[in-house]
Amino acid sequence: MTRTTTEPNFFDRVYAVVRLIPYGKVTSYGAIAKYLGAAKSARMVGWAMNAAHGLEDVPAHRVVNRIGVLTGKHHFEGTNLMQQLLENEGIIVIDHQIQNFKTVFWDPMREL
DNA sequence: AGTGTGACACTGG
DNA sequence: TCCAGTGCCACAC
Repeated sequence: MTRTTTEPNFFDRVYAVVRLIPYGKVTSYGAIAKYLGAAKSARMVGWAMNAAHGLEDVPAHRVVNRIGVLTGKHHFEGTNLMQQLLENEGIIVIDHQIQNFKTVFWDPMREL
């Protein structure tokens, strides 16, 4: 890997993990960041999602913060689009807050 | 080359 | 227990 400066290796890793999120499950930015070895860069994961926002293979709606709040829903097209997608997968979301978050939480570190 | 920013996470009061 | 402030790394300008 020549690791060219214009090659978002880190972002690509994020997309890979998000893409692995099973149906009806969600994860947190910190979990992904930690899995990538940069737990302190959880914010960077969010930024990566910002770029992934235009990619269909990256279900960003399955990624929320550690408390299970759809913080990034504001970045989606609609206002309740993210919530609709999650509810469509069987995840209950009330007021941007995922119910039974721990139940639907998918830890890449544990699963992978 | 340096500065600013960001969809978070953690600690302290 | 809850609220607020700080730290952090990587990308974009």
